[in-house]
Amino acid sequence: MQIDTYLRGKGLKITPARKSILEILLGQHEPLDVQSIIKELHTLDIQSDPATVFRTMNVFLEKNIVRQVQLMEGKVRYEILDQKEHHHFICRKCESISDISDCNISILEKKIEELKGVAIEHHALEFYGLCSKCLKSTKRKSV
Amino acid sequence: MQIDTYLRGKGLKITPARKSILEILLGQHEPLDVQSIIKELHTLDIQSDPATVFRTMNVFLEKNIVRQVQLMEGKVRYEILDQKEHHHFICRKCESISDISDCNISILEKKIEELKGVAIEHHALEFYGLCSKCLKSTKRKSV
DNA sequence: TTGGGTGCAAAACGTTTGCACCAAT
DNA sequence: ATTGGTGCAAACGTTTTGCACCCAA
Repeated sequence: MQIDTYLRGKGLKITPARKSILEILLGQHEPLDVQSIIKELHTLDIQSDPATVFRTMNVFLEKNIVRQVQLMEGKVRYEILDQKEHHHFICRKCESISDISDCNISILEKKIEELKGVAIEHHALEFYGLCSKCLKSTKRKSV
Repeated sequence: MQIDTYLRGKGLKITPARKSILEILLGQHEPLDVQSIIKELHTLDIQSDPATVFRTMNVFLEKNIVRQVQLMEGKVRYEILDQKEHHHFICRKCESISDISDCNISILEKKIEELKGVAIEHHALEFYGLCSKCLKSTKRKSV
C-alpha cells in the first residue's frame, strides 16, 4: 500500500491509527481539528484517544506531512501539506470553509523579503466574510 | 482626557483597569496576550484579574477598539484596531514580531470577491521566517 | 527483543462563567 | 439607586505529559 511506503519513507512506524488518520486527512477538503478526526475514526470503527491523535499530529507536523490552520476558534486544525498552496475563506454565518487557490502571495513575499531583508518561510492567510450562498440570502432578506 | 471621551463615545463606563489597558495597547508596537497585559498593568501598580482583562478585551472587540491576532501559540493576542492595515512578520528564531504595512491585500480581495461571489469582511495574514538580524547570524555561522 | 506507539488519568493552559461585592453614573 | 465592572473560584475545552502496557520492527 502506498500509505505504508509513504509513512515508512518518513521514518515512521506503521500503526492502524496513523494510517487511518492520514487517510482521513487525505480525503478531506477542509482542515480538521482533533475532535473531528476522532469522530471520523469512529465511523471507521477505530476508537482512539485524544492524546494519541495530538501526538500523531505533532509527529506529522515535524515530518512536514501536515500543517496547522487556526481559524479564531480556540483550537487548531490540521490539513495535509500538499504542493499546491491555498488559503481559506470562512463564512461567518454558515461557518463553511472553502479553499482559495488563485492568489499569488509569493510575489508579495519576494517584495517583502527585499524590502525588509527577511527570509519568509511560510505564511498564514485566511479570509473571513459571507460566502456566496449566505450573501444571497442576506440580500433577499434585506430587500 | 481624550481616553475618557473615547471610551465614553463607545458607550463604555470608565474604570482604572479599562483606561490603563487601553493606554497599554495604544503604546504598544506588537499585539499583546492577556498575561502580558497583566504584567504591564503590574508595572503601573495596577493589579488585575485575568477574568477582568479577558472580559475587557471581549468588550473592546465588540466595540471595534481592538482586533485579535493569532500567531500559532495556542493563545490570542490583541492589538489596537487602527486605520492603517498592517500584517505581522514573526521570526522563528528570536520570536520578534514586526509590522508589515506595505502589502496591498485589498486588490487580491476584490479579485477573490469577483471570482467566488463572496463578501470579504476581514482577513488574517502573518508571515513566518527569519528576521534580518537572525538571517545574518545564520549566514555567518554557516560560512 | 527493543524502541516506540497507545490508552488512561492527571495536569497544564487559555478562556469563560457564576456569584457576591463594589464602583461609576 | 441602578447599572454594570471586578475579584475570586470554579468550570470548560484544548493540548500536554507520566506511566504502564502493548505492538511493530
